[in-house]
Amino acid sequence: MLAVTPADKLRRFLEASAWMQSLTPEQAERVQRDTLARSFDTGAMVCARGAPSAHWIGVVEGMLKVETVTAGGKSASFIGVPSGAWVGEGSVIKGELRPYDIVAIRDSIVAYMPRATFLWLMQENHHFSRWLIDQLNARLGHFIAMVQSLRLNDTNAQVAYCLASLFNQDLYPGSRSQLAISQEEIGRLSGVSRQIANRALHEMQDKGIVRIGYGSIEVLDLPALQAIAAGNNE
DNA sequence: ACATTAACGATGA
DNA sequence: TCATCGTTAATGT
Repeated sequence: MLAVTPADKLRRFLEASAWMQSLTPEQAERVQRDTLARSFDTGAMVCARGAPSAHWIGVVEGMLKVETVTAGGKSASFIGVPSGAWVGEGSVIKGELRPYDIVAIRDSIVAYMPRATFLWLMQENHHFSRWLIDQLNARLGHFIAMVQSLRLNDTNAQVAYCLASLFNQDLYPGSRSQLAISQEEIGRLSGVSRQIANRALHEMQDKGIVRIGYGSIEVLDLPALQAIAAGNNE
């Protein structure tokens, strides 16, 4: 049996991306030709704040997060990006320097589509443009809901929202019910300590909403998770 | 009150 | 062996 090479994984990842379906054969071929893949170990910097936004970033395998680190060494995580998802299109469109760090939180394979290819697609294919609008719209909804969760002043809601968003089918179609992510990272992404994330996860497990694994979490009842995240709990 | 950091041992891969 | 987990204690706001 032949080993699955990173190039195979990249090709399959691209083929599975929803917007690829509406490309012409020529456009699809250029995307396959221009897009490159790189591997990263857990904790590695995928692209650093302040760098030119030269590529659109896809998560072929593993998981990334978007964060900033202050001069004092404190970090704030903003969003987790599971496999199958794309990220960073906003900065590519604006042509700005990267406003945030993107870091691998599991061993990951990352796809890089050159900015020129991305802008060409955006200009040439209105299905692609429409997909981008939907993507940006979904992210906007995500962050508004995140603010709502923060305003509730309920750490269980924050953890529930963080988890629910990672399993959000609008944002990340094709994601599974089980995700390889440590409680440490769930805490960081939720904006709470690992201990509080641990407690929240166990409370949800007791209610049959999630199943806790070693370095992983499985969602059994997504609607219940969303209810807690929205404060429609108790 | 309730969250955070620090610390510890236990345990899974 | 190392990452991850479960828990407790001290500290901070």
